[in-house]
Amino acid sequence: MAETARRPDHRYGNRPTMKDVAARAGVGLKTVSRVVNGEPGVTPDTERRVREAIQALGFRRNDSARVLRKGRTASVGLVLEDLADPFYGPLSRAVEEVARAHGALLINGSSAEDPDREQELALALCARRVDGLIVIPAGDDHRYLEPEMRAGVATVFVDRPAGRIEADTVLSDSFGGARAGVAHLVAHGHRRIGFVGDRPRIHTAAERLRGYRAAMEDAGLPVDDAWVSLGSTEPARVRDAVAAMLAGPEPVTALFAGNNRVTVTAVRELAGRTRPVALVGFDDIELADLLGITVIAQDAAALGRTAAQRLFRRLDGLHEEPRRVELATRLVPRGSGEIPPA
Amino acid sequence: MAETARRPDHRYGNRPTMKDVAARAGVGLKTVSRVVNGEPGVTPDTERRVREAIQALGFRRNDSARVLRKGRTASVGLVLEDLADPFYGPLSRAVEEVARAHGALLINGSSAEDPDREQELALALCARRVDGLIVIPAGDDHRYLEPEMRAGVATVFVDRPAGRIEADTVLSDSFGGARAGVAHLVAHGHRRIGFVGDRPRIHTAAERLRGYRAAMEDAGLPVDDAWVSLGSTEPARVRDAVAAMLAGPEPVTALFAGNNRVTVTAVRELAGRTRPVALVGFDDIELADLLGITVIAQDAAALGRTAAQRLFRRLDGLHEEPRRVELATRLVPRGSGEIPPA
DNA sequence: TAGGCCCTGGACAACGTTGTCAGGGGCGTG
DNA sequence: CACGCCCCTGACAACGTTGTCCAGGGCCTA
Repeated sequence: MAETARRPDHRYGNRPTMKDVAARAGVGLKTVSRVVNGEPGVTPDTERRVREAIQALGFRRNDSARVLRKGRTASVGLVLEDLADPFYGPLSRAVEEVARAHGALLINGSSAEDPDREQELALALCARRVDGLIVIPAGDDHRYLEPEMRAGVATVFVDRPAGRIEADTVLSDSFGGARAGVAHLVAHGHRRIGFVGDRPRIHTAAERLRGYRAAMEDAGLPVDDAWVSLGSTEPARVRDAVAAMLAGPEPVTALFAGNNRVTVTAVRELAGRTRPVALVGFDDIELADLLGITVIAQDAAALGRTAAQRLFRRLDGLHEEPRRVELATRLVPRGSGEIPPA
Repeated sequence: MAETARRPDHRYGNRPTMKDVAARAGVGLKTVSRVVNGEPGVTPDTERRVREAIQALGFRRNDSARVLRKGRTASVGLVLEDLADPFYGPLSRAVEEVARAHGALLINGSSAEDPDREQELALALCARRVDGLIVIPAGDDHRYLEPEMRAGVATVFVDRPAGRIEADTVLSDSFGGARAGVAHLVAHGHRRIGFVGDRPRIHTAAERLRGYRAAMEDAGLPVDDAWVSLGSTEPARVRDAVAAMLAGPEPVTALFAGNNRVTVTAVRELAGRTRPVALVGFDDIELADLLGITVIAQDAAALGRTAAQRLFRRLDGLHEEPRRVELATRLVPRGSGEIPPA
């Protein structure tokens, strides 16, 4: 039979389309489009008929199709390390608020600190044709984004710089913060200060280590290799590292912790000891005030906000050299950093 | 001139399309599609030519267009309250992991506890044609989702039940948790126990209050209206509430805090006092172990994981009555809940 | 050697929307 | 009364992809 009705091959569970609405309202397709988009040039009476049909059918515009036609998706992507980390929640939220103010949705993904996964995610977002991309790098080579950026995907890197590529970047002053934190310990009389940090291929970790070394050098203090421990932030590893620095005949009298996770574990480890050990941690932590933990605080929300604002300025057509912004950190003394050497 | 070339009206910053790739490789459009999608029926030699062209042009498939054709977007939406809240970060991350295992992306949105914003977000996600939707309700009427659900959008509610609509729901046992927490205080000798909670229109807040009352009644204890305070979780309000309960001739000797934010503020307020007051809080908190805060812990990640698994089972075609799952809570004694009455 | 089958490749329509353009009707003005 | 203008309205193409279907060529078999 020649007339087997040509049935569409999928249909979203049979959602009504503008065509259906048009048929029901007895108007043209384009008129429905006009009503839905609030475009002028529709009689109040026609508009009412269309709205009734929309109601009756439960029609909702398919933004996927719209995107295809318009070329902008009104969405931005955010690739971060781990949404469950209390540092990234506020950052993501800040990005979301800026996006919302610009009428855009946010798609985020966690790289779990895996460069391959970062790339996979970022490219998947590009395939979705996000208008812009904010990336907290896990890897150190971002040339894979070059074609995307050339094709017009605005891209901003946050928290850590991009690798082998020029792009807008928003950072915290890790070097300066760590230097100030260690100097604070020095000022309170410490001469043997330990540093427990994350893997040094992570830019912030390397910078903080550099800040530590700079502060020690500023004070004319030597740095014993045994005082420096870099590696994963696994609690077990950090505990071992702390324990090692506190053992032996010449133990450290103070610790600088390279990020929030290290700080938490270090506090737990120190809590079990009798001899007081001074501690300054990078990143603020909830309840740190009650525990009296001195920290170098960075403003995660400000990082996200700044990056997002930059992104949307690019999307609004800003055309200038990529810029690198460093946000200041803040020393918050709360007791643990003011303990004198034992 | 009749021949002014018809220029496309937008172009994504001029991204190459399959057509461009086909032209460059000297093959047909569909052949490119086959290569990109790993479909069979392409000679190795042809495939190589296509891949070279893709490389040379920096082509990346436009998933927006793909979605339009295929009907599935491979993305799910999550509407939560506030991504910056340490409770929701892990929940969102757990959803993301399940989605990733199913090859889907996650689009997040924060409702800021505003029902209108919740609706706006959820419907925007539907317009993007997410395959499924996970909602942590801010409002108490979700009939607006009925057309969407009928149209095939799988929907699961988490943490709080849906309002005026039947749908899959995953909850923590707020009632039982609060009841157990208050019973714990009673077991340690307390008879005057205060309850500081969130606004009662929030389902979990109401349930926890109910649990509190049940535990008091179980123990045959009266509840003075002055011991119950419900309202925003603003620190100022919570501090005032706590202060009020501790003032007067017959102050409470123990407090039950209705959620993580209340707990944090209560701990801060109690820290400034000399007379010890027992405290049990709902939700676990980072570092609560060090501060010795006894809590009723709920597993945010398990909530998210369970909900997401349910969602994808629906997407895989599961067809059965909506189900309501309640996850158990866990009492974690750490000291503050075991303080005897002063 | 003819017939049939498989393998490769391409033309075409369709997904649901928006931009362009042209037509028709009403109304004001000369 | 006629002309022209403006306001509504709808037909049509296009966005970039995938599903369907058909054509051509090579190879195997009878």
